[in-house]
Amino acid sequence: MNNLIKITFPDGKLKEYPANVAAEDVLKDFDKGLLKNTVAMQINERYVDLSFQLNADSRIRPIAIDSKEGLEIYRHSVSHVMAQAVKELFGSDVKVTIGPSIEDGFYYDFDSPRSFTPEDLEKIENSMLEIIKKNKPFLRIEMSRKEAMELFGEMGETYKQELINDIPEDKVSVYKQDGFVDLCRGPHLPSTGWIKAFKLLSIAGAYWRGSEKNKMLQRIYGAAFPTKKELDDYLYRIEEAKKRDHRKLGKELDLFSINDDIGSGLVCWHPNGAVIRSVIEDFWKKEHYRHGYQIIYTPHIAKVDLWKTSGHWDFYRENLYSPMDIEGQDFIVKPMNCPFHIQIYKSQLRSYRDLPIRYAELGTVYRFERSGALHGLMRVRGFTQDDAHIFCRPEQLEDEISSVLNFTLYILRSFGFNSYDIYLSTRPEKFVGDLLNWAKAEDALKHALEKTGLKFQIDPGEGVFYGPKIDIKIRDILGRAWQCSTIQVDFNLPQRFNVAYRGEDDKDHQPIMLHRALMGSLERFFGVLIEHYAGAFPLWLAPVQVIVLAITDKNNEYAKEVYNRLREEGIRAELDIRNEKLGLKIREAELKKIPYMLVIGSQEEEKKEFSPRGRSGAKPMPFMSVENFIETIKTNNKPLS
RNA sequence: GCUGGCGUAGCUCAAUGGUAGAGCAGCUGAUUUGUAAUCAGCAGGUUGCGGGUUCGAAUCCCAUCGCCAGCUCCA
Repeated sequence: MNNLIKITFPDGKLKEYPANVAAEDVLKDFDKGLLKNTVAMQINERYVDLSFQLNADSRIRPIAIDSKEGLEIYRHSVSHVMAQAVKELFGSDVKVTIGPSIEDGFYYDFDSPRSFTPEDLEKIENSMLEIIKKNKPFLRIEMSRKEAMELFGEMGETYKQELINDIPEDKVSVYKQDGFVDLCRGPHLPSTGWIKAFKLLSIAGAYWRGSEKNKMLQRIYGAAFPTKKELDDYLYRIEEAKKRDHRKLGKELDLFSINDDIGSGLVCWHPNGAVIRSVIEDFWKKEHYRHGYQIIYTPHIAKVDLWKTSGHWDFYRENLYSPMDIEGQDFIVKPMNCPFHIQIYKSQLRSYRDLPIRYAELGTVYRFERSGALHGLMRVRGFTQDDAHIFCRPEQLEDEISSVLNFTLYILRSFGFNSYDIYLSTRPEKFVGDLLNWAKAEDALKHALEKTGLKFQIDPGEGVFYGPKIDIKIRDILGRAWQCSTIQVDFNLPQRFNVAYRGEDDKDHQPIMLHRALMGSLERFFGVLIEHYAGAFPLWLAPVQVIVLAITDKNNEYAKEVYNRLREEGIRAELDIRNEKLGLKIREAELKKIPYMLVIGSQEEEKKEFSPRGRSGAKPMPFMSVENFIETIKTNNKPLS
């Protein structure tokens, strides 16, 4: 290490210190007033990093602690403090690896012979609080790779040595606080005292460098915010979010189940869930006919050879269920619908005049997912895709993509989804098809996205080997993003199945094929819907739309009359004439999240009018007749866009 | 699949080596009720499944299945 280090202060003053300077000595020369609400920025020279670090032109750029950049620095600094606490508590046989900031917090991965326990988290937290109390500065020290190698070698930090190996520059930076040294690019907070609110949340396994071929490390997750209030708000949000978990609500509202005796990842839709599904399917069918699709049905199993032709047998064998022998021939349950749609296309000679051809199917597919990947309705082994394949001529591609995209957004909005993450994935390293077509297809996808005016990200190289795609992800209540809609261009299958159309020139040409799913899988979409509405579905989706509650059995007859009238009009009504108190009936209807309750007592029976009670939170409605109420329901009983 | 945690009545949860218990739901009866829980009684369990240790196991150990969190994967 060098003998002298330079520290630059926010006001531009530069001061030299011995390399082993005590933190307190630096702090004495340091005007804290200047640092209020600001944190450090990247440095590229040999300076110790306090609150500010210099950029190339040696000018200071203040960053607010609550900005995105500031929060990253803040959370990353908390992770260093945690690493220090863990090293101090659990000794030198714990090796540190990496500890980045993440949304709402941070994590740090350790290689430790002993498994951390929830009790350890408490100990670590307490230890961190002490480090924070000491308010030690984070010091940036730059050194050569060789020096760093030696330094971390002495400490036995082999993972850090591995990281240093991968750094191309000659110089590396390390950060030091309170005797704890870590290889780090920075930047960091001025000192540990800046940390005001954090909480360690959980311990989980994570592979070194994200590869399952590597050793599994122990990851500690934590949340960190600049103020205690923000942290408390966050923890409260998490608790509230858990209440709308679709697995919990699915049981409470009797929507679906996944049963051990049937098998993991296989969903049974109970009557309440099935109502919602059938409303969705009816809507889906109607809209597809309206948008120029033809609806088809295809089998659930097919000969293995079909999947050999399609390439799935070779590429995705691990995700396919084992073949079954039928009269000496191997069949498998279908993982996709595409080959069937292609066979229907190929059942006739197609003219360029026939294109585009759009086949849609609610196709149930089965894919083997590793047990650890399963998650309620979000990740299952058997699911129904709202699938469609569009065969078109190259010059039709852009229009088709554009209309599919608009169709997708229309459908999502109908269900009340107005914010999602959109990705455009482009050509990967390994691909089929020619470069020109890829470029055209990528452009077509991009233009379609630009026309919508929505924000999207480009994921370079993340396309599938057979073509570029647009993915739309919806976030669940705990912030996990789930891919629902997808629009994919496919250059592979038309070639493998020798799909063609007869052109104007009387020669065969290969059509471009588009795969698309608007909701993705009905199961996943349902899961996201449950969480989105916390089980309080909009009227058009609610399993039970109206419940008629009789106050005493004197009112039963009239209540039945009202109920029958509603059923006649196709309204999903229920009747509660149990010998129970009104309060109980209302409570139970509320728990079932039924949109409307009609309380029928002598008063209502006499006037033939009632005041419908909405779900909690809804404003009370004026007195009205049955016919007026039916009218109101019918007006509101429709998709949201 | 991997790391860790968990598995007790239909549901939510008690019981930490010494006779498995509560609330809700269910059933029976009483109650005729006005906007989020009427009262009483009854019934409900080879403690996920299989081994082992022990005089004795829900509890400790092994194996297995499942669930949860994260990682990996997700055409």
